[in-house]
Amino acid sequence: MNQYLAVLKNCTLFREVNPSELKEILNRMKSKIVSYPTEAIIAGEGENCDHIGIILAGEIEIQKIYSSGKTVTMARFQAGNIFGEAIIFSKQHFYPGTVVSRSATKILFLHKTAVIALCRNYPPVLESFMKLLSERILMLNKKITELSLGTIRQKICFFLLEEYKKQKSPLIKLTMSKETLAEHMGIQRPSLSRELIKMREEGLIDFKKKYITIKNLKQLEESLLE
Amino acid sequence: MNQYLAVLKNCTLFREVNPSELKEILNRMKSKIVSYPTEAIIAGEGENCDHIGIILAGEIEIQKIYSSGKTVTMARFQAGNIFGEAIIFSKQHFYPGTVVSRSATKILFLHKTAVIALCRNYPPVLESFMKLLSERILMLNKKITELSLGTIRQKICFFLLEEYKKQKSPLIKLTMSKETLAEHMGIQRPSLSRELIKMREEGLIDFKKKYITIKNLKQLEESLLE
DNA sequence: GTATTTATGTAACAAATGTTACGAATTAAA
DNA sequence: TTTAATTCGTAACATTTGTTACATAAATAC
Repeated sequence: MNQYLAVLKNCTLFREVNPSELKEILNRMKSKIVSYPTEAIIAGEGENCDHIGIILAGEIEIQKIYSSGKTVTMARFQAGNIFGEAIIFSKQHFYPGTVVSRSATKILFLHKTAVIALCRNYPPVLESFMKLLSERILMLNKKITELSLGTIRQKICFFLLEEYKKQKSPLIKLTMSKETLAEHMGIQRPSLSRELIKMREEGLIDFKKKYITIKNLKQLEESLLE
Repeated sequence: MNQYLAVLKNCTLFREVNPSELKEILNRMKSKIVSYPTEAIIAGEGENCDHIGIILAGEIEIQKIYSSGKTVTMARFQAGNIFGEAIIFSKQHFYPGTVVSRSATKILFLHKTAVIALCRNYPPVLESFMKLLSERILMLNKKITELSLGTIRQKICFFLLEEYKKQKSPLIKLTMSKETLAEHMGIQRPSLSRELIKMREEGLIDFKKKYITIKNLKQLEESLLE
């Protein structure tokens, strides 16, 4: 077990734990380490999930496999990553996809009861676990906000207002090409260009080279909320 | 404090706690109860959040207030609900919006440290807290999946495939009007009609009254993944 | 059964966005 | 400075979805 100290030390769950305490934890906690060859099925979609997995070596994916044969990768994890942490405490705790090893893999499995014991006995672990889940929620909230933007104009307004807050100025400096910006917004570059020009013609913004100037902040907000 | 026993008993955090234990918890935990009149600002956007709030009475909203004066309600909470639970453990723990009372309100505030102590001493509370966060993550994941569907056809395919799984039959019985279904999908009813007819003409489905028959499951999946 | 109300299909048109192609402008390299 | 490469604006056309209006079908009420 000590051979994985370095990986576990970097695992988000144990990051706030001091080295001697980590050793103690490793000695006390009830876990099992399983090795998988490449392309092994670690767990099937719909199977009960009552352990978290910490990847000690290798790489895995959670895949959605359709009856048509198509496979979509939902998530990918490597050494030091945890999977299953949001599932074990949920009401219906089943895997949302098939867990597959992409290379020779070693996984440390911790049963839910062991996780609970760990959290109770080691407050840094409890906090880290809560933080892991909380940061995930905040990240998902952000993504939903972005995905909820309907029109190209709304996406541009959202972007500009966020940058205005970040850069603390109506003069926004772009750190990427318009093509890349369009990609991040999930739209086509010529469409982005078209809408930017329209907004300039309407007097909301001006732009030149790597800069966009906000000329009508209020109208940007109103367009965002439409 | 005992006067709020009924509300707290129904609070998701204490639902798995037995009555005598709940009394003990209430006596031991360090908390403060604050009363607010209607339309009072409980916390401002960007303010530090290091307490969770449990609503004992009344109703609050988290609002996004724009400089243009417009207000968007992000979330609403009533007696028994908890707010801030995903924030206190996050890296940057500030309120994402302004917390406002919509009526005369009493809130029980629990500092992060008290929450940690509670979780350590009462495993049912720990589990409930984890479950709260976990269920939220699963719900947000689901919402992202739905919001990621681009075209009307993809939305229909997704819906039909989910119902196929639920109803275990290619004969899908609709439990709502097509107008309501369109609303849930975030599209217009005539547009839904149009696409359903197109899909029928292409041989993917058939429909009559309250039933849709899946005729080409494989093609539905392929359309979903485009 | 009849009358009324609601749901649905459908057509026509409008609006928004994607796609393709190419020239102009800008940036990078020699 | 010149040349090459990349980025961007723009036009034309295609596709998708929204919107409006109205007729028909289905469901509900009496």
